[in-house]
Amino acid sequence: MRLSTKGRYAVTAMMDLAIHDRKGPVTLADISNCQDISLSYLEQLFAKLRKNGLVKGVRGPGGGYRLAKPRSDISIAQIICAVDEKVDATMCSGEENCQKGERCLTHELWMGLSKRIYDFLDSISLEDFLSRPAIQEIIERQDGRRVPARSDGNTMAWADE
Amino acid sequence: MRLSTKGRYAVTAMMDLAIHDRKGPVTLADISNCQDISLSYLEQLFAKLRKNGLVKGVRGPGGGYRLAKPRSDISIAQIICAVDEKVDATMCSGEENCQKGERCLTHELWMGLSKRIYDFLDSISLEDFLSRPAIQEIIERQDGRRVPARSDGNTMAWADE
DNA sequence: CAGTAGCCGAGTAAATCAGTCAAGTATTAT
DNA sequence: ATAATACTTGACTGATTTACTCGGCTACTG
Repeated sequence: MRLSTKGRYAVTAMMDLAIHDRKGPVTLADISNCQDISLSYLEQLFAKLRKNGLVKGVRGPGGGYRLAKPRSDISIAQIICAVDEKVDATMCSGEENCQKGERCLTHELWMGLSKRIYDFLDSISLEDFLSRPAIQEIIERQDGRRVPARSDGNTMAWADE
Repeated sequence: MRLSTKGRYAVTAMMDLAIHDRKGPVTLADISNCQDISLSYLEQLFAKLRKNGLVKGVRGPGGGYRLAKPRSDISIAQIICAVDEKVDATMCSGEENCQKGERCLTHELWMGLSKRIYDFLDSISLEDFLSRPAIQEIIERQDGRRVPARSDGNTMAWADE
C-alpha cells in the first residue's frame, strides 16, 4: 500500500463529501472551492472512487456526488486503495519468486508491515474522524466559504469572473 | 511520512545489515548481491542513513557498514524517515496557513493520521523483525549466497569476470 | 430544450524513482 | 610507501507518477 499526497487528496475530498452528504449531492466544484483541489483532478479521483463503489454520481442540475455507503462503513484504507489501485506491496506481486526463484527478505518483511498498516487504516472510518471535536471546528469555519444554499436561486457561480 | 518502494529498499538493506553485523562490517556489494538492489542505489541510500546516524561507515580493506546503534534502538520509522527526508506530512509544512491563511481539513486529518502511522512504525525495531521465525528461515537460506568468510584469504572478488 | 454537472480521454510540466557512470578520498595489508 | 579495498560524492538518465489542464460528451432536471 502506498501512502502519498494523492491518497491524502482523496481522503480530504471524501471527508468533505461525508460532511455535507446529508443535505443532498455535493458538487465537485464545491469541494474544489473548499479544499483547494483542482476540479479536473477531483474528477479523476472520483472516477476511481466511483469504480470502487465508494461514491455515486448524480447527474443533472442539483446533482453531484453522494456516499455510496454509510460514513461508518467507509474506511481510510478503502479510499487510499481506490485511488492508488496498486494494493500490492511486494514487487513479486504475491508470487514468491522475487529473488531468484525464492522468497526474498522483503517479502516477509513488507507483507507483514503493510498488512498491519492496512489493518490500522482500515480500522478508522470517516465517521470516526468526523466525530473529533477539532475537526468539527474546521467544518463550521469552512462552511462559510461554501456556495450559499442551493434553493436560494442565485448560485453566483459566475460572480467572480 | 511517505511510504514507497524507496523506504522498502532501505528497510531491507538495514535488515540485511543487522543480520550480519555481529561478524564485522558488511559491504554494500554483499547487500547488493543478497537483496538484489543496485549497488549505486545502495550508496545513495546509505549516505542518507549515515547522515541520520543510523549506520557508520568503516573504510579500508575489510571495511563496510555497521549499525551505529543496537538493533533494538533502530525503528522502521527512523529508517524510512532517513531516506525519504520529508518527514512532514502536511503540505503547509507545519505552519497552519495551508488554506488561505487558515488551517485546512487535511491538516488535522493528516497530522493525526500520520502521527499514528509513525508511532506504529516507530514501535517496531529491527530486533523485533529479526526475532520472527519466518525471517530466520530466509536468513539461513540467503547466507549460502553470501561471499565466503573473509579470513579465508580468497575473496574471489575477481572470479566471475 | 437549455443549462447543469457528471463523465471521459488526451496531453503535459514537474517531481520522484531507480539506477548508471565516473572520479574521487580514506584506510589498511603487505 | 604502495596497491588494493571500500566508502564518498556528484552529475546524469530513462521511466514513472503527480497534479493538473483542456475539450468535448452525456445524462438529467426545470
